[in-house]
Amino acid sequence: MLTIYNTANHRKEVFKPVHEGEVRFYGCGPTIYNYAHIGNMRAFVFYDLLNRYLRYKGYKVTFCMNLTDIDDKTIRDSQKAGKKLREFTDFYGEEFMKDCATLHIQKPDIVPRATEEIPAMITLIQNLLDKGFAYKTEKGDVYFKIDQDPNYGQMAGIDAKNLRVNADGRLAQDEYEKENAQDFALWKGWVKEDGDNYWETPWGKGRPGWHIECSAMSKKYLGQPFDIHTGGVDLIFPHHTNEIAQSECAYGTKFVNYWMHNEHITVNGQKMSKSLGNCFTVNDLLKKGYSAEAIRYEFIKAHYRQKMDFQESALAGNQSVVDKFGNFMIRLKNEVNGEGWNDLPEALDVVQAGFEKGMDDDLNTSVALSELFDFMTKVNKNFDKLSLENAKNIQKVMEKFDSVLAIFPSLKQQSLTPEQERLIKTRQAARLAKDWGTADALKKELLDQGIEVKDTPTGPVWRII
RNA sequence: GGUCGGUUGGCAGAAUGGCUUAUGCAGAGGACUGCAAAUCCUUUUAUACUGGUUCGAUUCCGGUACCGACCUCCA
Repeated sequence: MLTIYNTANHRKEVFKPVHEGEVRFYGCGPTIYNYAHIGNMRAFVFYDLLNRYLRYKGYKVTFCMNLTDIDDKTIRDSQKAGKKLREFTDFYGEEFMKDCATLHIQKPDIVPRATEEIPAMITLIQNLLDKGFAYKTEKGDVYFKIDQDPNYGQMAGIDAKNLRVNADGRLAQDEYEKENAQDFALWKGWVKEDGDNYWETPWGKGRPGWHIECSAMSKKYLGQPFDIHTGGVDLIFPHHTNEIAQSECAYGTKFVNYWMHNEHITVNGQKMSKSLGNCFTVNDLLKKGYSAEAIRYEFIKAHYRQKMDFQESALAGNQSVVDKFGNFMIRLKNEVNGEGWNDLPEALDVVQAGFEKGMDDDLNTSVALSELFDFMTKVNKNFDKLSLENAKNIQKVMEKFDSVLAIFPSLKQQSLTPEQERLIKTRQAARLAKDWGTADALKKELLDQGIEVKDTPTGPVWRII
């Protein structure tokens, strides 16, 4: 039974989907104006883990994640780059998808782009205007009137009356054409800095505000209410707070049943920032020689709601773990020749139950992983007993776990040329003759061809590395 | 100023009113081994401090210290 920590209620709840056997979930995607850094990627690995585990559980999942391709930053930086907005965001959108693929993040079922969903946003805004939850200004902006919404800020624990206006001093003075400083923009009227980035609407030309896109797209693709909405903790307020306000006021029904938020990471003990130069991208880390699996494992090994410090030094240790999984899987393929291990069925039951118990508890990957380690130790202890059928069953269950975790290194095609087979036989003959010089020379020769040979009591085994 | 979270060994990180405070990494020692690799075994004063409740608290309640998040850019 899957339980989920629901930010809306601040407690774990048993998950019950709107439609039996189906899950519809929405994750706030990136703004594609630059390369994604590892802090962004933690969120997307978290979404992916959820997506994969829901499928593991047998749900028919519809996962929708947006790409924000219109906002202040995309407009500003595309102009700086001397490019059309679309060309500019296409590039970073593709880079983002590449990073996701590298980290074994499965593509969401639906990946809408804000600029292609303007009609849905116009409908939603018009609805709010008609119902008196929004108002236009002379500049052509449309704002949401938060004092019309008695539930505003509930999830974030924010009382609208006590909002500290301009807490960080970040609001520009000229933004105060609103009736109330806390009202937020649904639509921004065209200004000349926007260039040709505008759309025509019944209330004038302009572009969408930040929050409206997620409300409009999730309604369009998932309906309302839908099951799960994910995002980083920073989005609880204002972004998700405003999404709730817009959607619930517009349609008079609940917006989302379960809100899940991942915590942020720091890097080597410090908050990520451009000035510190610690906004690593996936590519930066790959260039340093860390594997994609080691990077993904860094995100998987800790709970998604736990703040974590991303330490580069940890990646080497992660590689050991990933290799441990790899060794385990390849030995099952190459080294099994026993009579059969009678306790395997029980061990399989234990590990399966343990894995699911951990994952069912709000995606507690630490517990799930510890069950896998215990299981592997048990199997390794009895390795010489394993039959081919035993090995198949173990591989099957491990691959099932990895369909969720996606941290096992991919196995290379394991096959030898006749010449390589001959070399291994020659080497073994040399070993039996205690001709260590020849044996070691042949071992090196094979290794240069990417073949690692190990000697076991029952003879040599090899693998392509 | 308001709201919320955290503090577990060398590091990462679970869990729990008692029975082993998991698991992994790193280090040390050992087994196996021609060497290597893999694997197995053993191992290091870990629950911030403090008061309370309790037969018993790392866990529940209070206080203190420190760290952090959010309060209209943000994964």
